Amino acid sequence: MKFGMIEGMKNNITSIDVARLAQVSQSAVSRTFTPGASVAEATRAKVLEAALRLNYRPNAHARSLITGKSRIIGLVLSYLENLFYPAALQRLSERLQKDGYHVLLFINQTSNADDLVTEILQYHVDGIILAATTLSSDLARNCADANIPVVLFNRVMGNSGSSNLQSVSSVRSDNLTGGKEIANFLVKSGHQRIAYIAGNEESSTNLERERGFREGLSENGTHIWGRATGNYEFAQARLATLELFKPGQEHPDAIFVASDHMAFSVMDTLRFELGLRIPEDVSVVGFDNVPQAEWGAYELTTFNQPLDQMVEATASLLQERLSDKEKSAGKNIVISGELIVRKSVKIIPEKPDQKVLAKSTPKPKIKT
Amino acid sequence: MKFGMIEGMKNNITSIDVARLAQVSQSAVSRTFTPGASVAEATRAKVLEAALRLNYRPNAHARSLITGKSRIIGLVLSYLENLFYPAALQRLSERLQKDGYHVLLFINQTSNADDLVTEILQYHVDGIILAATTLSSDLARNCADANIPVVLFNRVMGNSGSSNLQSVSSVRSDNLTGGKEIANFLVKSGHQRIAYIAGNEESSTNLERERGFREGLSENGTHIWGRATGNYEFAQARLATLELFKPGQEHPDAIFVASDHMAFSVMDTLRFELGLRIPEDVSVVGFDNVPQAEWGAYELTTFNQPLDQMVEATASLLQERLSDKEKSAGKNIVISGELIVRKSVKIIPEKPDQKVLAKSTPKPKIKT
DNA sequence: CTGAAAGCGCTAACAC
DNA sequence: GTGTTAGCGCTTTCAG
Repeated sequence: MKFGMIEGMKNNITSIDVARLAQVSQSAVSRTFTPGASVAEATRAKVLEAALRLNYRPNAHARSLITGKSRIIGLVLSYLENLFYPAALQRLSERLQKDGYHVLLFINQTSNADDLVTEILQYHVDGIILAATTLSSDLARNCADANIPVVLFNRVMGNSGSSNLQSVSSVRSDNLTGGKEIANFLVKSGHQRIAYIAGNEESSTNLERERGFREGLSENGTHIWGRATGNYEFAQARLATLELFKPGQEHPDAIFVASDHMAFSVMDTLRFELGLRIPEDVSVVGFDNVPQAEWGAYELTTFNQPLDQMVEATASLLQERLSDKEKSAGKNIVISGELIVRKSVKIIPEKPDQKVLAKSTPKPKIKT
Repeated sequence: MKFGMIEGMKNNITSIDVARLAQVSQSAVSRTFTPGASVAEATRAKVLEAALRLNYRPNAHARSLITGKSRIIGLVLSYLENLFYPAALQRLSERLQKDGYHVLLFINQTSNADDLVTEILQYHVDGIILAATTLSSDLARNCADANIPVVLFNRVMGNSGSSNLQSVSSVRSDNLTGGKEIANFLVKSGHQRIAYIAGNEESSTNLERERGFREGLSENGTHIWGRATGNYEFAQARLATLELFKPGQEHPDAIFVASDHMAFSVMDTLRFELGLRIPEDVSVVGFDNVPQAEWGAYELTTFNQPLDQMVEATASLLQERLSDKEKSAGKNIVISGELIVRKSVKIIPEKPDQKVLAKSTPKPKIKT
């Protein structure tokens, strides 16, 4: 028990207590705790000492009430099983903390968008990061209507209504180019029957990746040989695989799976249920480059989404919007990623001019 | 743009605006939005309609200022790469949301405990969940000193100082029994050289699991054959494995790894760097039963931590502490788990009385 | 059941 | 550089 404290007593020290002890005005206390305010060094020292003695900390709610800023960012996610999101969450949280913001977390599996908006708005968050791939765009619209800066992380708006979208920005990686490069890589490495396992059909990530993939195949004079939907879920990706590999039929010799998380499920199903070898019998490519993709059990070729850059862009965008309210609205930032070649794709030399193959497979090593 | 709203205008509707439109007093508005307050149905309806028209939502900060309750729970995590934590986070968040609480997230990789306390306390959170295995107990102590209920999730306090620990409770699974059952299982299934790869040496989870493991081996007349530290990290678990399997030496025929997350690294290292088969050459057992443990590539035998029960216990404990402040302090809840047998352990029949083996290996199937 | 008045803890003008 | 004053949006006595 701390010196001078009575057990069980709530520690409700206010700035007025500190002011009294330090023999200064309440404003002096406030100024000491406001970065950039003008206080004499002597006063500041007195206040700080008194504050320390009393174990005082400014009340964030009172502060937010008067300043109109809560220093809280609402972060909305839909699920965390795909490791891409925990990784993003961790980095975002750390990055925002550095700017003096804190994260109020909303995980939106079940509750509907309207309730969510109500809850978020009660806390008068300074901004919102929407990183839920599959969540309706209404949410973003509603928040935008309340004139709170919204950044869509790893997605873009669906069909825009008649809403005020000035305050909605987005950060994503270059899904289109990603899909295209993967198509190119699979064709150039000699594959003939190339399939696609889709994520959530309405999500912008899936739409963009698939479009890029189709365009890439098309540019190479070919097209998607088979297609199934995994809806970004592990269990559904297994079913999609079984659908593409019905017994007694010819099967794909390569699959592009719309996310790494689904790709792991696909690989397990191919190997342990269907008895196929990767990459000898089938090549598999994912998207995201989550940490597991590098693991020895998978060695998954995938398209890297540069998480750090995406997080940095998100934080900067938010910061920008929070300082000068007028400008910089509605920016859409696209970060370019790159193909990471690992062992899950078979390279079948065919023609002499294989540019893509110049990027040799990097030595597979476990992260140290 | 909403009817009647001017673009770019901040939507700062207060209870007084609603009162005016509904032709009632401000108190009536407040009562309408306070569950259990006494309002006539007619008044209530008028208020609700006005609120809807104006798009009004009570300001949580103003409310918290006067009630002394923020309806925010501070949740402290250290890292999210181990899928156990994302899973816990998701469930905790959903469970607390159901009770009307929201989660302010603190991910504490870098910042020190003192800063963290300062930050948490500014928001006057109603309670704190500390789910950071490796974080110093000082943090819990400091929060307890501020008389905020603290629940340790999946850990217990280190050596207790002279502090007020009335308000610290804990929820964990039965690590001791878990370690013991694993020891028993490995011995009974015929293993001779049983090694242990430790998590963070100071963490209570590691301490308890190792103690249970040692006791279990001891009861079977044997002991740990080899030991290395993985510190709950993927990369370090690989190094620990290499240490236990130095070339030209006899190596373990079974390893108990203190967490699933490390176990995956161990399995990859054994298979793809050392060319060993699992379970033919080495058996591996983990702890946690994260979703990946079931995946075809690993089929990891592990001890299940019943996440749902742990989350439920945590939420109840918090709820209890928040209603009657005096009682129910300092409870330590232990949830019992169970061994999940999969394919990563070799069963070597030896003696006739093998009770443990009665639990036959469940048919490995992919989650549907 | 309802309204008037007071005040939660803080910062922002404004004078000095 | 400092103190005084007013008020952020809400809930809560206390009368009626």
